[in-house]
Amino acid sequence: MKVSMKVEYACRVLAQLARFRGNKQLSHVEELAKVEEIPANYLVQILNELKNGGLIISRRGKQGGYALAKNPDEIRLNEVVRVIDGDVIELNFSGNGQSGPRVAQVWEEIAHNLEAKMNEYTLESFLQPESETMYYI
Amino acid sequence: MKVSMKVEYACRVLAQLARFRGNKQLSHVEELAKVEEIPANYLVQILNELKNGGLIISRRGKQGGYALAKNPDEIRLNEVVRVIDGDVIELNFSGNGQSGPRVAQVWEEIAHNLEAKMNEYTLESFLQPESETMYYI
DNA sequence: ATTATTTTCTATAGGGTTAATAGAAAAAAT
DNA sequence: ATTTTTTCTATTAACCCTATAGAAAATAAT
Repeated sequence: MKVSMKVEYACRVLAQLARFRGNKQLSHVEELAKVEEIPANYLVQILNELKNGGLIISRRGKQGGYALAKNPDEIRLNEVVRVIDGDVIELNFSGNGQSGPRVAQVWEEIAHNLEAKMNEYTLESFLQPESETMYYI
Repeated sequence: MKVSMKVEYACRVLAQLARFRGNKQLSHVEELAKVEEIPANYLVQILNELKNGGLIISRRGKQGGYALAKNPDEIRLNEVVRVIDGDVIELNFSGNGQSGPRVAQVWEEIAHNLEAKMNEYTLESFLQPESETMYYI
């Protein structure tokens, strides 16, 4: 049960874009890759997914680049994971066997709890220096 | 971020052993495999890991088989996952890049929360018909 | 228009993990 | 001794993750 590199990279680059929020200049892949120490070629793919997921916007050509699509406090962690990984927690549980159904049910509850927890964090959580607790609406 | 088949199988077979708790007869791989619809050859490996992890006991030869090492309410879900998967939630986060450290910190909090949640469930949770909430000490 | 810049799209490859299969060896009871 | 059952270990096939690469498309500036 592990969190992928891709998710980490996505969080880091989004944190970086959050810092540049409000800036007129768009951020470029190369700079982002350098400051966050992410392979540029790989980052390109991630940025694309983030864009298709509606979390960031982009512009091509000269003066092109990337920026957040919303304010940092409007992008929640579960959205990020869903856009990158498809599902926050993926249970392939068949529900087979005598204990299958109930076991699956328990795990659904756990997954639900995790999703709720990740919903409490936003990109702003990545900018705060220490562990200032987040509360959602 | 997905939960492996192996963990599902482990939960199912442990649930089954929980049903047989108190029985003098030990449970055999073949029976367990059949009633829980798990490939027997694979289940053998899982039972071995559960045994090495101290969750179940075993005896060889005729009259041999498997049984829980403790009462169902003494085996918590996070133990199960730890025995099978090594770590409840595995963050390979490097902490690299400008945002690396803080991003890692946030994810540690999430992982911690998940672990706490899984600590609330025991094998008994798999036997209860509906969602009776569990509380630990 | 032409050129430089930057995103976009798609293919591919290596490595590692997962799920499963198989079979021989060891232990215990009858 | 024989049967039963766990134990140990090796191997394989398929899949996914991470990363690399390069051509195509769009945009701005000259």
